[in-house]
Amino acid sequence: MDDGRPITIHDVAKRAGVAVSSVSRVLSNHPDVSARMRARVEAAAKELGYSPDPIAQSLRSGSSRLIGYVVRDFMTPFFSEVIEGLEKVLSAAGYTLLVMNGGGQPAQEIERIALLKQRRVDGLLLSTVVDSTPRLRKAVLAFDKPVVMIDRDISRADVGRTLFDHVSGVEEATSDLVALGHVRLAMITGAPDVRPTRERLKGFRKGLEGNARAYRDRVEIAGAFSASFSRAKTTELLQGPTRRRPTALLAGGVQATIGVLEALSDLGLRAGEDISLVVVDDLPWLRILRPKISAVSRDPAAMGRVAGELVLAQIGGATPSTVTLPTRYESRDTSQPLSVVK
Amino acid sequence: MDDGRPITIHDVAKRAGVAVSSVSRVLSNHPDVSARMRARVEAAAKELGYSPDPIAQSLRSGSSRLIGYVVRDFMTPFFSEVIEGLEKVLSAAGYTLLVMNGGGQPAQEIERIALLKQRRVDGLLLSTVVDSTPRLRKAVLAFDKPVVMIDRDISRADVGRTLFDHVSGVEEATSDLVALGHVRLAMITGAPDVRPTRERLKGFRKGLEGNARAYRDRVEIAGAFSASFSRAKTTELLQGPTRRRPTALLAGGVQATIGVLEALSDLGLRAGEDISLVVVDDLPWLRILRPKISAVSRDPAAMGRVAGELVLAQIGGATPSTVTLPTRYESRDTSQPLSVVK
DNA sequence: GAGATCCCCGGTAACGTTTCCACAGCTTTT
DNA sequence: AAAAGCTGTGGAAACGTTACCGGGGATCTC
Repeated sequence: MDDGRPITIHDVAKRAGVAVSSVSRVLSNHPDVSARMRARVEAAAKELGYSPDPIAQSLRSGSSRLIGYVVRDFMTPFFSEVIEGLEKVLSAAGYTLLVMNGGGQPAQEIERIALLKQRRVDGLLLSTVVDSTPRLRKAVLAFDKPVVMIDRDISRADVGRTLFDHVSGVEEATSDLVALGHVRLAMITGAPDVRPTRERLKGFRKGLEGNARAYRDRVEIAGAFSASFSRAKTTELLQGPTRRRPTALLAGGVQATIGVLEALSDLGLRAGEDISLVVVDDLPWLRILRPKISAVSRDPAAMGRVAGELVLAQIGGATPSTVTLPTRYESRDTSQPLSVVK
Repeated sequence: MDDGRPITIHDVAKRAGVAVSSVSRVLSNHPDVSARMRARVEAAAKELGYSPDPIAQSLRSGSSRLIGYVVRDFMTPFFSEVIEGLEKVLSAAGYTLLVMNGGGQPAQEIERIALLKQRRVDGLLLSTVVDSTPRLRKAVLAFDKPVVMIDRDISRADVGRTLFDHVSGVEEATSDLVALGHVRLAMITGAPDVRPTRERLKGFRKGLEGNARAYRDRVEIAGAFSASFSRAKTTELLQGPTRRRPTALLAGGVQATIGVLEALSDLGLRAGEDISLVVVDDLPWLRILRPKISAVSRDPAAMGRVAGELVLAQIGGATPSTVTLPTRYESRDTSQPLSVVK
C-alpha cells in the first residue's frame, strides 16, 4: 500500500489536481481553505495512504514533536512508572518520548541534554542524580525550549516542576513512630544533593520536632542511590551497642530499601519484631513480604502524566508552573510500638 | 557560544573560504579531500563550535541514526535491563534509542512499529507480547530496515535474533526437582504465544521426560503476563485435595513469580518448607527474601548489548544472525526434597 | 457599477544537509 | 607534445515540508 517510494505531498497534490501548498494547508488545518479543497485533498491523501514525513516537517518547522527525558537510572521502578505515565500522555498528543540514561553521572547527564538539544526536541524533562550543580543550571538556562523537572528542583530558573510532597508523608510516618514510643530513629536514604532526599530529611526532622530527645538522637544517613551503600551503613549502624542503636528505621527509596532489608537479614533481625521499619516508596514486590512493611507511598505514573501535560502546556505557550503531588503514609505491620520491638 | 542562530555548514564554509560541499566532505570523512582542506575546515568548524543538524542530515541521507525498540511493557525489570544494555551500546555508536510502549496489546505494537517507520529509524528492535501473529509478521516483513527480535522469534523472516536458551535452564531445574523426589510438578508462566513461554514449557517437559508419572501428572498454566492471573491460578491449583496438589512449583517470569508468592502467602504456605519453588528469572529483590528462592537466571543487560551489536552490524550490511545466550539454574533454599515438603 | 475588501489558491523560496556532476589543474602515457 | 587519466574542488540539485507573497475572482460598499 505504501511501498516502493514513500508518497509525498507532491503525489497528493498531483492526484488532487491542486498545488502542494494547498495540500499542506489542508493537512495542517490552516484556516484559509475551502470546504471543497479540503474534501478533495483529504480524499486524495487517504487514497494514496499518505503520511507526512516528520523529518521534513521538523527541518522546515523547527519543531520535532520529540520530547526528551534525561533520567538518572533506567532500572529504578520509580522511573519506569514515570516513563509509563509520560509516554501515555505524550504519545496521545502525537509526541514521541526520547528517554536518555544519565547513568547517575552529572557529566553524562549534561552530555545527554546536549544531544537532545541537537536533536531539536521540543521539550526537555529532567530527573537528574543531582539537581543543584552550576553546570546543570547553566545547561537548563541555555536550553531555549520548555523544561520540566520531575521530582527535582532547580533554583532561579524558569522551568516547570512536578514535585512530590515528600515532607508530609515522611513527617506523618516519623511522628507515628514517635507516638509508638520510639526515641532512637534513623533515616537511611540516597544521594544528598537532590530534592527527594532533602525533603525526606526535612520531613524526618519535622516529625521528630515534638520530642527533644528523639530529635537530638536522630541518625541521618544520606550518601548514594545504591543498595550496597545502605546495606553497609545499616549494618554498621545496627552493630553498635544495643542501648544506643535505633529502634525504628526509615528507608528512603528502592535502593536504600533493598540495602536495609539485606542488612536486617544479615543480622538476623526481623522488621516488625526486632525493629520498626517504614520504607519511603511503595514497591510492587513489597506486598509479597511478610510482615507487611509500612510505607510512604506516592504515584509515579501520575507524576509522569502531570509532567507530560505540563511540558505540552508550555510548548503551547503556557507559563511554567509547579505541581505538587501528595505522598501518603500507610501504617502496616512493621510500625510497632517500642515495647514490642524492645 | 552557540547561541543566536545555530551555525550551519554554510557559516563554516564561509569562514574557511571553501564550498559547502567541501565542508560536508571533510565532516563526513569522505576520502576525496586534501590534508590542507581537512585542516582548514576542521579548524573553522571548531572555532565556530559547529555541530551538524541531525534533522537535515536525516532528510537528505534517509538515515536518522535512530533505533526503535517496541517493548511489551515498561515496568518489567527484565526490559529495563535490556534497555540499559541496549542504550549503552547504541549511544556509544552514535545512535539514539527510541523506546516505545507496546502496552501488551498487539494492535498498539503494530501501530508503534508504523510510527517508528515513519520516523525513519535505521533499525527496529522488538520484544512484543506475542510473536506469532500474522499482522506482526506482515509488519516486520514490510519494514525495509534491519530488524532484531529480542527474546522473541518469528518464522520465515529475515531478521536478527537474540534468544535465551530457556530450555536448558528450566530442564535442569525440573530434573533437579524430580531427582529430589517430586512427581507432581506445576509450571505457571505468562502469555502462551511467545517464545519464552513456549521454550520454558519445552524445558519443563524435557526435565520430566525421565519420569513417566511425573510427565503424566504435570500441570502447565500459561495465560497472561500478570500477577493477578498467576495468583488466581496458583490459589486454585493449591486448594485442591492435598494428595493431588503439586509439591513443586516453577514460576516463569516476574509477574508469575509475584502472583505465586502472593498465593502462597494467602494460603499460609512457605516456599522451601511446605512446597518447593523455582522461579524462572532472577530478580534484584529476590535476594532479600528468606528462605532464598531457587532461580533460573539469565543476563538481560547482556542480551541488550548483543541485540545492539546485532542491529548495528546489520545496519553495516551484515546478514542477520541469531545469537543464543545461556540461562543458568541456581539451586537455593527452596529446592527441597519431597520428604521435607511432605 | 466601479473601486476596495476579502477569501482562496498557486508558485516559490527557504530549512541544512548530502551527493552528483562538471571541471580545473596536474600527472602520466604514447 | 598532445591525449588521456587522476585528484580535489565548487556549483547546484535534491530530500519533503512549510510559509510567505502575489494575484484572480467573488463579494461588499457607496
